[in-house]
Amino acid sequence: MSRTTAAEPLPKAYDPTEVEARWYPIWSDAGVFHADAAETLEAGREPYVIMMPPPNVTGTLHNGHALFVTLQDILIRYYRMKGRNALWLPGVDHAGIATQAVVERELKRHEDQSRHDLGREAFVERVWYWKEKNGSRIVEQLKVMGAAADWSRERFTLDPMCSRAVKEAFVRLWDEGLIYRGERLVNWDPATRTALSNEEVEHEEREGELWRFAYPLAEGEEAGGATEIVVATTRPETMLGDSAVAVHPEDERYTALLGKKLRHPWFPERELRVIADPMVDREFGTGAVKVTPAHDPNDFEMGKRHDLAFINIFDLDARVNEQGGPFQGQDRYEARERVRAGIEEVGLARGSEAISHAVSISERSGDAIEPMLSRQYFVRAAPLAAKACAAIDELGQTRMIPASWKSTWDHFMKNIQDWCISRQLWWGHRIPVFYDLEKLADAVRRDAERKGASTSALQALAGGEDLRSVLRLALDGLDDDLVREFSIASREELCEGEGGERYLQEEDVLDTWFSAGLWPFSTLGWPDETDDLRAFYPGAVLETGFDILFYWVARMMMFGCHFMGEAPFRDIFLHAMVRDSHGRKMSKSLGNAIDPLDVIGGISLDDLLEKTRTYPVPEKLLPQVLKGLAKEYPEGIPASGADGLRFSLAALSGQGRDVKLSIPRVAGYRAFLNKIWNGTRFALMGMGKEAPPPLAACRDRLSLADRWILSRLQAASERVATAIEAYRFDEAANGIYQFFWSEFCDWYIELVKDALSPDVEEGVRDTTRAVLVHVLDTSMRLLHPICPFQSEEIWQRLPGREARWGEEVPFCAVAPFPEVDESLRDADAEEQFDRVERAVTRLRNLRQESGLPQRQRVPAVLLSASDPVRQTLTRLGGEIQRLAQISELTIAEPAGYTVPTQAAVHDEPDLKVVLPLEGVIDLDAERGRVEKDLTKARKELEGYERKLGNEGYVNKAPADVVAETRARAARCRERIAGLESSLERLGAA
RNA sequence: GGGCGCGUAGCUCAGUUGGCUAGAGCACCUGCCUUACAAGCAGGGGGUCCCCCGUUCGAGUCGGGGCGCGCCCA
Repeated sequence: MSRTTAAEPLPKAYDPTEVEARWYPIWSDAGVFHADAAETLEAGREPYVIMMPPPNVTGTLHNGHALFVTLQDILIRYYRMKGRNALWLPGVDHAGIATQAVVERELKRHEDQSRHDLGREAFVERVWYWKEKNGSRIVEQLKVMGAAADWSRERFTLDPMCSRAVKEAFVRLWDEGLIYRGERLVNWDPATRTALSNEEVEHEEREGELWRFAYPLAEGEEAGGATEIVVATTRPETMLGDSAVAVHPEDERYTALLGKKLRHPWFPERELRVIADPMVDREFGTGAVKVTPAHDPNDFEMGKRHDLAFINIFDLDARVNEQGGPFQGQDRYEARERVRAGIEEVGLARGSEAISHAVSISERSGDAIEPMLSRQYFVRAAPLAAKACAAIDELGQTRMIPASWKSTWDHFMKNIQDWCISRQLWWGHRIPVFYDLEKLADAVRRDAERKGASTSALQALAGGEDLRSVLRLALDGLDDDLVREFSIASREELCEGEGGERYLQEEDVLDTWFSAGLWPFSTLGWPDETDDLRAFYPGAVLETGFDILFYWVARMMMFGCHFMGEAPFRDIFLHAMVRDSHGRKMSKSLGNAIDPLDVIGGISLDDLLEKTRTYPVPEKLLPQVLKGLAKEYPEGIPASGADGLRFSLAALSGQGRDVKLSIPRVAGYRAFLNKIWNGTRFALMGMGKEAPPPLAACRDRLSLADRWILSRLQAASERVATAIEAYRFDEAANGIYQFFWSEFCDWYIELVKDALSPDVEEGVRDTTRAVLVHVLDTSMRLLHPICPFQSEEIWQRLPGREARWGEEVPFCAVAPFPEVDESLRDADAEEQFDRVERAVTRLRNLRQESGLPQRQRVPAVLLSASDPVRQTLTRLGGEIQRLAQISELTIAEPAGYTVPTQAAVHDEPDLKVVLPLEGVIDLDAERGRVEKDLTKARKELEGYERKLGNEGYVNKAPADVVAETRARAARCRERIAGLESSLERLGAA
């Protein structure tokens, strides 16, 4: 049996490795993570559902995953303990471009083949094979983190269940006219040869050159002496596709040139005009801008406004095509240099300057995006976005946390552009549009008629070419409405079976985020009305990083509202980004990416350096990066265990900020877990193996310390629960930290050391044991959502577990989360205990300030005019003596006691702490100490008196605030009087 | 250019609707191997709450301006 029992003694130091490996399979086999729809549908248990953001199938665990796993697991475990029917549905995303790129790279490296060499079918098979082989790695890693997910429901965005939902959604949107095919300027990634959505494009500030050249006026044109117009550009090669030069309509410098024709140095036959457009920035460059409608989003708009020619000058690899005349075949960077040289040769160059400008970069390949005219499938996003916004603003179905993201969200959603969903890839959901070859010819003919000219498609048709070739030409050239006439969106595979000859399916696949957008319900069986769907939609919270707010969250909101008629989750909780200890984004190419598994298991410096060498760090930076690592982690990284990493991430996850993962801090939290272990160890050693009586049986014999710690425990329980429900994970972690370490270990355990000894009266011993076990049992349940492994391990070892919980509660993981027991709150005990704590702390303070050796026991006197205070101090006199190393403790009224000259004294309201130090005390030092205190106290009093002397304050501030200040001032005066009498006693220096 | 956010101890950050002498962890200094824990215990020092102006009896907190930094969008 690998289950632990109370009978085994605890090892001296906590070893997470063994414990963490042991519990996961036990929970999993016992079905702890499994959610049953019937529990909700039949037994009425309220569900609590989180859809796990599916990690990329290509991915390995990184710190972003570590954070989301931690936070979501905390929520799931917490609400499960709270009695909710908790479902955490895990899954993996097929990640179109990323996965295809990985497999293509491997293919190239190992077999020197491209995907085209293999062909579509064989290639896709390869990717599936790769997925089966590597895809489960991240799942294993999530389990190492402790993720309490329902693996029986694990989904993959390409599995049949999700595919079915994708087809259904596509066909519905198509029928509703919300999906269309059209020619637009798209973000073309030449490296991966596919279109990208706006969200997949990053902007990067780069140093570049703003280069000027002139377009001469065409022959016969004249404009008040001007013979040319000078434009400025960072991309000279695009001049091959220029069809105008634009100036601001009110720019007087160019008024004379408006409407004039210009001469293109290589294409004199093209008509190039000077146009006026208010979009032109007069301050930028020369104030005149070249217009390339087919290769720039702004120019595209201008082209439409002014009816300019759209001249596409690139092929799909971003090489200059036949429109580029003499530059045909050159890639864009080569063309840039050649065009520049050419312009210089013909004497049109007009100088240049350095400039910093934004370059659009493909997030997928890192290559510069080329805006290109192309025919793609789009989703009309505006109507969907309106529904998503209404769900938040009008229906209140969903709220956003932190709320500050709402304004960013609104801005995005109100300005949303149509969403390009087709990708020129093979790995993904193939677009379920089928082209009907029987209807093709008719459309081709009507298109030619409409255009009043022969078209290439028509010629191919007339020439008797294969219909498939005609289709290709038709898709490229026909008006969109005519293409739609022979397009069918279908849930069925029309190409299979009888229709095989008649239909051809669209080649492109869908954007990965299309299927991801359906995730909250495609995973539950939609479009069928399954039990799962009825029980588990909508979810409780979508927890993810703000970096995919628009990629993913927005899409789920749009699709959820549209297809399900209800937003897919009640809360959107956006966590911070994990960064390194310096606040830099963790990235392999920066060499600062720390693998969470190396934090959990630890890693030596050598291994860490070795691993970093395999990262794509630029050659030049590598030595510096390695040196930095050696400096930051001279001893490598100590093993934190999954619990240690989880606790750290929770504690560091303040809202709306970066999570700076600093290894020394992780070590600090790891120390806390060791503290928990040792606190428990002490308690278990002291109490024996027998089950203590239940707390309820000891209620009338609780000591002050017992009452105090039980009261504090209620405060901690409330604090932790409130924090988790408000997504304040840092607050939850701190709540436990403070309670267990500063209250339970530092005070309670120290106080009860005597009460556990065998010679103590049995009733007292039993009561103490009952309280200890109750506190440990409760704190482990408080800790469980954050540190599931260690809490389970300790909880299982507590004596009397079966008697307390019975067989229905075999795990801490399914035990109820602690509810606050109001009857255990005890303000009186807290107040009394506060005095004891103060007395001990003051005594210790006086001892050390007076230079007494740590272990030397000395007599002490505690004076108070208050009867209850003296009673409390007397009751705990033995404990005070032990904690403050006092040989003989006298508790008396101040009136009857004369403080000896040679004594250290501390004064505070209703407590005077006296340490007689004849022969030991350094009178000068003591005087110095008292004087320092006196100065401080006088300054404080001054503050109060200034306030109270202010009429406005006394009249306008709330009465209780004023009264409080008066009381403080009075106490302060008392203290000053005490200090002054001390000084007097010690004699002037 | 537009938007959002941040600036509190050496470091990382808490700080509710304005109202205890502004807190915590780490780091630092001093003393302790006190029988659970040296991954520990006890004690201590450390702040112009970025700057200026305003509102208020009262501002770390609210408003305006400035400086510095970060992110998103164009």
